[in-house]
Amino acid sequence: MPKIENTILSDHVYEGIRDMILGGDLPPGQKINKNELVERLGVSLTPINAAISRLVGEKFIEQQSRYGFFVKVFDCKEMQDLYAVRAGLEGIAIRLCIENGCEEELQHLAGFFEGFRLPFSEDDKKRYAQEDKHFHSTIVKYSANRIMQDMNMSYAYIIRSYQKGLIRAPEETLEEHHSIVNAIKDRDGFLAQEMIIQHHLKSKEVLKQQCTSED
Amino acid sequence: MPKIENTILSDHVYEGIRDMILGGDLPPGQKINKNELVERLGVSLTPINAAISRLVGEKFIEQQSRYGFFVKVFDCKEMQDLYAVRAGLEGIAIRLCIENGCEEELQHLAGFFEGFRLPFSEDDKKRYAQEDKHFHSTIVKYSANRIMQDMNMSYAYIIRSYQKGLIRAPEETLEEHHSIVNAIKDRDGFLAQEMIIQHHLKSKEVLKQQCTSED
DNA sequence: CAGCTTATTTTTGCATACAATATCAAAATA
DNA sequence: TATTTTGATATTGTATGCAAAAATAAGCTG
Repeated sequence: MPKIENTILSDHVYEGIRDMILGGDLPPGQKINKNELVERLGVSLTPINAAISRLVGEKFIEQQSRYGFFVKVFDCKEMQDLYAVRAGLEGIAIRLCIENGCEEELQHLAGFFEGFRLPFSEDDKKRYAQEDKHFHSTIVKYSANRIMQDMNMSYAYIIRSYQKGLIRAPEETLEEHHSIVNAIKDRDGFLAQEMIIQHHLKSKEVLKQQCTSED
Repeated sequence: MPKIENTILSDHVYEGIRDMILGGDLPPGQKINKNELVERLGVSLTPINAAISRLVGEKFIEQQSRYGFFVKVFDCKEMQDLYAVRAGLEGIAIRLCIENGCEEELQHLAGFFEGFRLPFSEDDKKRYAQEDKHFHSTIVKYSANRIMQDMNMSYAYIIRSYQKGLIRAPEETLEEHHSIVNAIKDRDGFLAQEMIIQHHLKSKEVLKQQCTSED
């Protein structure tokens, strides 16, 4: 009877570095200093290398041969791509959730953005940003689709999406969120999908404008 | 002036192992024997470990702590999930391709499945399976969306989708493929998206039936 | 012989050592 | 002063050694 206590050092190191990235401790573009991690985590290079390689596979870290490892930076084009992916993935997720009739989950989703009404105070804006993030990640969670959830985590694109604050003003997106929630309340999977797709594609369009104006 | 020739051993090893998996040399469920790879590739354990860790991040390989590394097996539920993901991703890909008017790409896509007419000979079936695979991977390629392409490769779900042959008979899917191609010819992004979504969701449904009948 | 215990071999996970390359700073040249 | 050249330091990529755990084989008990 094996497997009494299987605590692998690499796994802890992996989680540690990943949390540093997600927590902003290691910001995008930051070079990974292995020796610093050796001291900070109190382990040798081996488990650190294993963790970093895994994070390269998960697109958290980018390798530049012989130059070092860097926390992945998402440029404007990639941010647009991220929003297209979100549109496709969250769209099909909400559609299937409604079509398969997961009642509890849908009732929870139907309750989002309830207390929000314009105009927003500063505090409202903060709460709204939180609600936004929570709403979209909950959709992926309720998809009960492991592959989708892994993709979500791998790229951590939700986190990245919000790292520079909201793409568009609440004045613009609140109505869209209400449309999505209403479609959910009506149990109209097709409409909910289309609403969420348009929601993300609009954000993608705004990012595109920002891109081209930068160059 | 650095970077004259930056050939990293780990990268070659990574590609080698990945190709072994994709080529069926290392079938799903197979245990990865590191020492065998040491001999076969003529390198030490270090680059092999780096490559394996990266492949764990890319979901090609699964780690079972202290027991070893195994080529990822996709069970029936995960295969269903894969088809939901394909529906969402390829759907938005074709929609954006049409909306953004990439003419050359669309003309290429419009030419798929042209010579195929029922009934099929044995040779037709083989050619059709190839065409199918090629069609769907081309859509992802033409999305010009790096994130989506990476996700595609990471999970190699296209390859997995076909590893047990076609899910459904050509008699059923040829018409669907023609519908998708027709929507592309009409430059109707919304319809093309919906057609491809339904196409994949039907396959997902068939997989679900197979699942429940197995248990 | 079946089932358990013990011994042997293999493999995993980690640490360390070392050579090749890159980075950085000081000295030398124009 | 601006630009090379040179040398010292740090970091990367790889190989190797070693202890703990697991898989496997051999011996023992009933």
